[in-house]
Amino acid sequence: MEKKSTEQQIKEAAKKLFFIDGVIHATTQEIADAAGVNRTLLNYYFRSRDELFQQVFLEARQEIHDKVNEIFVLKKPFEEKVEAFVEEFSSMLQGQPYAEIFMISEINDPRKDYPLISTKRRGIHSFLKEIEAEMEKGTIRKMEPLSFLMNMFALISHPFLLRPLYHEVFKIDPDDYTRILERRKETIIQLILSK
Amino acid sequence: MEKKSTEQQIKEAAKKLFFIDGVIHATTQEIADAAGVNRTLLNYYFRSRDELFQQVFLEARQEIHDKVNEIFVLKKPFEEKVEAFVEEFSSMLQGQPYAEIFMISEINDPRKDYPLISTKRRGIHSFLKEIEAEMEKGTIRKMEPLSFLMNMFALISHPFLLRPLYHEVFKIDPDDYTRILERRKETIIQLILSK
DNA sequence: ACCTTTGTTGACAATTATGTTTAACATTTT
DNA sequence: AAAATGTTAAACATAATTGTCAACAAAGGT
Repeated sequence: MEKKSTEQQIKEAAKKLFFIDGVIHATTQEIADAAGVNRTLLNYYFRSRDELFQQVFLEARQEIHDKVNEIFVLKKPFEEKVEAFVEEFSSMLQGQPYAEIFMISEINDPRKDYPLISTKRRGIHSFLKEIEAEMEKGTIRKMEPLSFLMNMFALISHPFLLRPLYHEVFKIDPDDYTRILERRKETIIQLILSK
Repeated sequence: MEKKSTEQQIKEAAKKLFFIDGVIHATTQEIADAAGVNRTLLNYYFRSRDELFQQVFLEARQEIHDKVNEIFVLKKPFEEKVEAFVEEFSSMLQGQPYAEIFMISEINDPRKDYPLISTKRRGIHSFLKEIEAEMEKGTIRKMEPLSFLMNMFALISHPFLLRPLYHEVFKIDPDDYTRILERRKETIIQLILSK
């Protein structure tokens, strides 16, 4: 096994804290401890806490972007793409339940200012075209194509955002919640693809 | 017009900062300034910053809870309740675009621990029964009733959570976004009520 | 072996935010 | 009028956090 560079070690520790453990506002000390390194190294490799956050954020956004792109670009029928998306995005959030919350927290923080996305968005745009085509064909309900896209993201991510609230209000324990979300995937697919 | 108590003044300033201006992590000084009072008063009325946050959070949760309850308890046909909900929740988020983000941020903050909700949840639970009944009648798609509820919240709130991202990725300016969300309301209703 | 670059550490400085205290003053209540 | 309550400014203590620096260690090249 190759020894990871300290820089990677730090970034991965940060990601684990943010995305998995839910410590969205981790201090540099917490991150250093999680990475098992001296806190000074965070400043050595990333100049500031903000830059570390930014790098993690940008990489995460790129990752999800690539993943989505990859799915939408496949030579598969429309329905299968939708299914693949629901499956992939769900499992991503099961593995990193706080990823979405971290992103939401960052992009809405008025104290931060992230650079505009520059990567090619071919995948998403061609998928939007596909959506339009399917609507024309009448295989799915007509609506603003962007809304269709929003629906997919919304329906999947929502339960992860308000999980503690649902636990509390409906007295659902974590295992049951997981089971509900498992069944929910199929529900979402049917709803999304409904006419 | 009656002059509001200082305590109210502070709380309202805090709510405006959190829910409308999006300063989710406002400092006590920022809140005091916004309220036009000395910072010491925050400690005078609420012992600590945490307590102020907690009060605001609990009141906001209660408010949305009451609002939802009120709608679900109406003697109206099922469809109209759904429509009323979409309308009300949407306009709430249009007026307070960061309310949901604040709630998500708070309930998922491992450093905070909010007391369990104690209020009666008759409205929601009776609505869940109604959902089941409608599914039995076949007027709406069959699924876990909780999922039906989640869908309503998810579809409405999502565009407010990722607004900056949509602005950026699809180059939509704020006015267009508002128009899209306006049309989206009807789309959501149709989707929710679809068989 | 020697020198240079790179990596790592502990101590320190600077900043920022919160909460407390006190004294003075204003307003309201009794 | 007296007492209780509300409000402010100032100073302070404290705690938490971030960033910097100089010294030291390790690694790599010549």
